Amino acid sequence: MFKGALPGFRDFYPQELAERAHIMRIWREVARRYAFVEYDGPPLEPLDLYTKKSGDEIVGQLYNFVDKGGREVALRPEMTPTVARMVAARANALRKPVRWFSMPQLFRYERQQKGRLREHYQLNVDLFGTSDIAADAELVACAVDMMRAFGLESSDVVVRVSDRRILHAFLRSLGVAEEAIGGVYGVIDKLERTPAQVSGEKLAALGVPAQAIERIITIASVTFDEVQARIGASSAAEQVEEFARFLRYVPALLGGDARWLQLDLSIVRGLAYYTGIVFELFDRSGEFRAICGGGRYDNLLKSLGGADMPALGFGMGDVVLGELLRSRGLMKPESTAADVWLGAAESVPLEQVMAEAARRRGAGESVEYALRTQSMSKQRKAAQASGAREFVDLSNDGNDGRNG
RNA sequence: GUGGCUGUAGCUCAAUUGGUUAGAGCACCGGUCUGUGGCACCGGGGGUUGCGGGUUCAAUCCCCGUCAGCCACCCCA
Repeated sequence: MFKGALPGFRDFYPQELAERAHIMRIWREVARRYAFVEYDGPPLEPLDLYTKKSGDEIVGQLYNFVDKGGREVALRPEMTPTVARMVAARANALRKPVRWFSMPQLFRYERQQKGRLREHYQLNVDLFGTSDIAADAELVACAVDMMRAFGLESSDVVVRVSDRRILHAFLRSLGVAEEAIGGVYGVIDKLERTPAQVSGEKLAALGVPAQAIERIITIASVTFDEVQARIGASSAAEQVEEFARFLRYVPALLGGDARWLQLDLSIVRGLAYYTGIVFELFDRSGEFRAICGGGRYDNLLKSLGGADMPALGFGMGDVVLGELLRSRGLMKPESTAADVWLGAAESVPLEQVMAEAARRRGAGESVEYALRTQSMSKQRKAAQASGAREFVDLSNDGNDGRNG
């Protein structure tokens, strides 16, 4: 017996491919509703496209090698550098805002576990060239609408949203020193997975005032009212007002449904390049990893050496989403069965069956038949097992019928 | 990369303290049933028990290594 797929890679048998196709069909359908247009880039990129953004450490998580032309290359682990390059190359020619989406297969060399493989398909939806908070709302609403299109409801999924600038101002107001902000982000990012006492000790080590430590440990429960009270009149007043609009815009885009959003300042999303709104979608049961994550990254294009253009986007992978849909009985792949199964008595020449198959196939029908003469009961059984919608008996005309 | 748990047919599982030729259901293939049966019955293919060593008269079972899966770290672009 030969071995299976490489660790972290998947064989897509027809059943699995139908499920993947279902996910991608919904992604594409909803993205188009929001007037995003599809693009793609190469799966293989120059290695330095990624090291430039993330440093050399990222090489440990890449599938990289030297190609036969001596180039350092890597399978793409993410789409952002590629799309940043593509947008930058035509920055002046593209109509703004640029609304693009893609569904690339991405690769990362990591130890696999549930919800994390070494390859996956990830929807990327991005907006370039607009600073307005309405764009942020549009993006979040699009992600939520995808959940709805899959049959998920606000009782299943929640959007936990934060804002880098508000979190920064909030922490400063608590007396956190500017130099300690980065370290505090790191602690907040791990709050859910760390005992409170350990987090407290780490914060103390960063020089965070004692009375601020408790508030930071429970920062996930901070309400917007509290944010307004604490920093609404500070230098961050403008950001707070902007966030208030965001909190109105998203429900407006969802037809008045305000149940999806939840302010959660503990959402940090790594320590990466986000500059404003950051958000993640979770199943409310807490059973799975984040379904989707994204935010605003206004400085990234410039830092990659491209155009200086505000940008925001999110990514949604097929693995966690698929696990969630299956667990909720919402994975409804399209049928792979044929439209028609042609049967005929053993006295009927195969050519006659083939001629009918040709006629129907020419008309766009999906047609299967026995590929040899066979007893009628055998053919009926095969037709039934195939799931074909209709069984047509060519032995005597007028004997067509539903299959099964 | 680190640690823990687990590996028997395509799937779900058996196999006496270590003891004949490793079994069953489902699935698959062939056949019977000429009547609408996702029936029934008969038959068949499919396993180096993940792989490699070791202990033993004898290993699916015990020990070591390795690979793979799951989980927790790391990381999450």
